[in-house]
Amino acid sequence: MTGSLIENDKRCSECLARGMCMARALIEPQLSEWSGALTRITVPQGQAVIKEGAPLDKIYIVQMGCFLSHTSEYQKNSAVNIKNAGDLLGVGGIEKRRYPYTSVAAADCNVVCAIPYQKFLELLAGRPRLIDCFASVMSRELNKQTERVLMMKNTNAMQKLALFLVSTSENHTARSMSGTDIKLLMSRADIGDFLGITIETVSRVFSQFEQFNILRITGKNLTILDLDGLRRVASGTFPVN
Amino acid sequence: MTGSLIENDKRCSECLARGMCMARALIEPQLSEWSGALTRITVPQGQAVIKEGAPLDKIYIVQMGCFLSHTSEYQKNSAVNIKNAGDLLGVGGIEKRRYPYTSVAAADCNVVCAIPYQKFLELLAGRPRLIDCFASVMSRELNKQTERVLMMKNTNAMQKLALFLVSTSENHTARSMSGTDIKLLMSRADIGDFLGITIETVSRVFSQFEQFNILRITGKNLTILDLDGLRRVASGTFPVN
DNA sequence: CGGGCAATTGATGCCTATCAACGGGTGTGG
DNA sequence: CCACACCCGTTGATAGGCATCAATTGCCCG
Repeated sequence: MTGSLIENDKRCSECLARGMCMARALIEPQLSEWSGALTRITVPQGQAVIKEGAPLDKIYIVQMGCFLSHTSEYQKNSAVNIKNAGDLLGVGGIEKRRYPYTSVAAADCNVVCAIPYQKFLELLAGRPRLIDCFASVMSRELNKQTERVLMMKNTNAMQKLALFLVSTSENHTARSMSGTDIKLLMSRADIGDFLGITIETVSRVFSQFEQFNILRITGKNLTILDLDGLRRVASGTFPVN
Repeated sequence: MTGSLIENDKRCSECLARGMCMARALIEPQLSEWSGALTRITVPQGQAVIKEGAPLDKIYIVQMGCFLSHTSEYQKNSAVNIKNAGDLLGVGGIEKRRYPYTSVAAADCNVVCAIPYQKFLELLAGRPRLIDCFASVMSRELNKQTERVLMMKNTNAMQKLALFLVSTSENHTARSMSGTDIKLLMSRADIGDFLGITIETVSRVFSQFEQFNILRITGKNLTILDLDGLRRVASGTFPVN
């Protein structure tokens, strides 16, 4: 982590992401102890928090914003994940003690809580509820990836994009933002990469959504006109049923 | 877990899967304590260990054999995972306290070590090295799924099958079995399901591999004649380069 | 021996990648 | 202030890979 990142010192007890963070397991005085072990870091848009191949050093918890993970495997620059508040960054590196991908800040304002992995283990020890919460967050990550595997196998391009938009909308809603007026943080290339389709296809499907009056699009700003229709597309039951 | 499953009482200290199991972190006397908390269960081929939708009760560690996980999501019966010795079964259920998929024993002889999740947490709590190992195994699962997402996006049918066969071969080798004479535990349908292609395509590609003298196939028994060629196919550099 | 499922092989069509051209916005330099 | 370049996004034409449908063969088990 370079010096250009900005530290701040908000405490866990007043954190907006508490409900989604693994530290929700803790109450005082343990919460303060935990809070004191963290370094809160504001990451400018476009900057990497962890880098593919670097030795595992710290684990990061996303407090605010959005991070996109990429790997150089398979020759291409492949998007592997999207991380939002409460998600863990860097845990993929525990297996081989090296981060397997690069994670870059994508939103206007991005904050992570950093903790050295060794310290992390120490704090977990003796706190079964925290271990449970950690396991739960890891389980969530695992299920998220499994979900993506299933999506890749079983959906066509239109369903993929519908699923992506529904998921984005729900993410926004869960964080008290508008679920219908959305500013995309990702380029068409990022989206296509994430979903395993080309930018041309992304563009074409977006156009079709506009024709169906499901979406209104102006560059990266989009308005969902028919969330329910989008859900039907996602489930493969559009337009009938 | 039904009564038709057979229990045995081998101890961890003499387990063949030690090197791949999270309990490798432990030494005596903690190992015995851990070992005592486990129930070892022999699962007959075809029988389920965990069932989709059932409440999270126990976590299982695969000691021997092979397990295939399926989910009913996306209308189809979708293969989501293959578990071998050292892998954890049921951890996907920690997030929502319900197993998200069904895991069925696939090999001739399958053994799992069962531990109630609450007991599991208690045992972890006092042992930072065990927590580390647990995190490491979870990280491995996560990376395995991420790897699959990348594969789904970036490879064609032939590469998928080559990757599958190379991976199967390496799994066998790592467990002191022949890496070239392999008896498949999965049907063409299972394989196709796992890789996201149809059984017809699986069959066709297998035939091509035979024509290339890369494979010899007799039903579920196959012999890898050219593992290196298979690797080249997997990496997309066949036949040239 | 026959029923039924698994696997193979063939014919066809669709989805989406690929290649290509174009429009619009932004930034830079003259 | 305008011209130009460049990148991003859109739209069109084409081709190829794989799914789908269909028919046949092989195999296991009663």
